[in-house]
Amino acid sequence: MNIGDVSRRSGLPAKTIRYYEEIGLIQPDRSPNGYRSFSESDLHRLSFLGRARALGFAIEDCRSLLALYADDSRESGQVKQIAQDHLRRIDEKIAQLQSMRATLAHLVSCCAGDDRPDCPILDDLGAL
Amino acid sequence: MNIGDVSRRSGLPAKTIRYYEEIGLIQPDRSPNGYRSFSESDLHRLSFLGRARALGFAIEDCRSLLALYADDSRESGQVKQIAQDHLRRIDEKIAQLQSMRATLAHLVSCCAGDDRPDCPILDDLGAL
DNA sequence: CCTTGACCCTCCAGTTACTGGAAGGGCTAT
DNA sequence: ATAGCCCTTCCAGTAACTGGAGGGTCAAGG
Repeated sequence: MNIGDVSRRSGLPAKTIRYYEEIGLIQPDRSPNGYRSFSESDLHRLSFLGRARALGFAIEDCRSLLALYADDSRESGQVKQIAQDHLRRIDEKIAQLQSMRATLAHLVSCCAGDDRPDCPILDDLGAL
Repeated sequence: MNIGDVSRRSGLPAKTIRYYEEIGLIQPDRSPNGYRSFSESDLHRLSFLGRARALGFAIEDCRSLLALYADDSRESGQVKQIAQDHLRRIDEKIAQLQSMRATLAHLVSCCAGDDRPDCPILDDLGAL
């Protein structure tokens, strides 16, 4: 398979696939003409990466997860640990965004949003 | 005031303040010795920036907001527009994170997390 | 007068995970 | 042979800082 094929089948942009090779997440063969030649197993890794990234795992987490995936003697505890850490980071981020959202929504609701200059939003940001 | 003073009073790291100067968000004077010399008004702008950034506004939004803040003939509608756009982006991000969180939490709850290799998390990521 | 320590300066590189684009070669069909 | 798509590498840019090297400044103490 050429890169266009795995791109279509994995849903990942070709650019991203080249990038994943560059950082060592995949090692596709090369055809005599220099084109990357992907196996089904490469495609499988790419799909794995696509799913892990969609769940928000960082690239380095993905690297660890792929290694565990390939390791028959892994302990599921290690996988769960990575996932739980990630879950906690997601929860922190959600909490932070919700706090911003609350403040911002309040300010927006206080602002007339017309052609006059008075603006509680700016008043708040500029408060001493 | 030197940069250390405004850093303490604004809560922003000195590095960040230098960066804000570099991208034109502030223009502090210089003392004869080359040190940045900040006025109360510079400090005020920095506090404004700190608050806007804490609400998640992008730097370019902050630039627009500062300009509107300084403009006596602004229309509050412009400010509200920026804030509402930002609010929408926050909501999108929260929704995305919550969706990730739901999937991830489910997978985590299914994983024994012990010393055996069986792992529903990896099974899901590697599903064909 | 000298030193010490806390400041300050600039410049360069690194972070995250790609993305866009230039310049050029390969393949397939007409 | 030419058109049109595919592939290659390499370089630069994104957002918003952050860390560190290498070096000047200033006030206090000995």
